[in-house]
Amino acid sequence: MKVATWNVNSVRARLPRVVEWLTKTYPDVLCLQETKVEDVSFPHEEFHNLGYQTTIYGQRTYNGVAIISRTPVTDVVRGFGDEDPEARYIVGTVNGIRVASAYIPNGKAVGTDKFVYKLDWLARWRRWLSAHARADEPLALCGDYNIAPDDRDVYDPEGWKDQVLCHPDERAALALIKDWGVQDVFRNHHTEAGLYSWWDYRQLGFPKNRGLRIDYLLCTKSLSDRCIGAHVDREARKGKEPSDHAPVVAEFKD
DNA sequence: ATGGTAGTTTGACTA
Repeated sequence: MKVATWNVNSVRARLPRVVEWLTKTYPDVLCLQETKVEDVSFPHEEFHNLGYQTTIYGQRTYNGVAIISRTPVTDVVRGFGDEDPEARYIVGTVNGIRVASAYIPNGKAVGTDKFVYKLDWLARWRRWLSAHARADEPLALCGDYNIAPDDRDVYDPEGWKDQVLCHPDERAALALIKDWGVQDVFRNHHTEAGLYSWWDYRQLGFPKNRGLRIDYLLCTKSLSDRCIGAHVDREARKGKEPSDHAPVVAEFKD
């Protein structure tokens, strides 16, 4: 079973590239972030034509998440059941695995209200996991975390030190999520520095490989033990009109 | 020094 996560930065703007990538890669599940479209305008048909089902939680202009899957998704939950209006979290069961597509807030800059919202969002997620998920079942938390877990995941650790995406408070909040019972399956297969999933559009970020690894899959032990490989598909970041993120793919034994 | 590129939307905000 192949599970992928990709922040596409608008599913409508990226549709030709997403269709091409699905045709080439043929994952069982693709979690999308930043779809940036209301549910009534989601391009369902283009996915259905490829044999995929669409399970979505969208909003206009900002945010929006989706689970694209070859088989039906059941027991779908959208958001944390609180008053937060931002569409950043959807979870459902696919092929016996609980799969979440999460778009963690960016946080803008340390010390801003958006950074406070980011830390609060992570705390609410941690509480949601305690109340509504089980660490002893197969679960994959897929998404754009907007957190580089450690300095191996950063092209210029000194320059990024204590900045948003790398701040110790964010990394501590991520560690609390992991402590609940999930692990970064990419790191189980690759320990070296310099492997990134996002590159800024500006100032030749991708050609210069000035990137961060902020997209990943955190999996419970029973699922991590089935993971036989994980990689970032850098090819999908190349060429004309790419997303600023590359897809991350993990493969699991049945 | 708060730049730069992209998407949505058509001015300003988010990333």
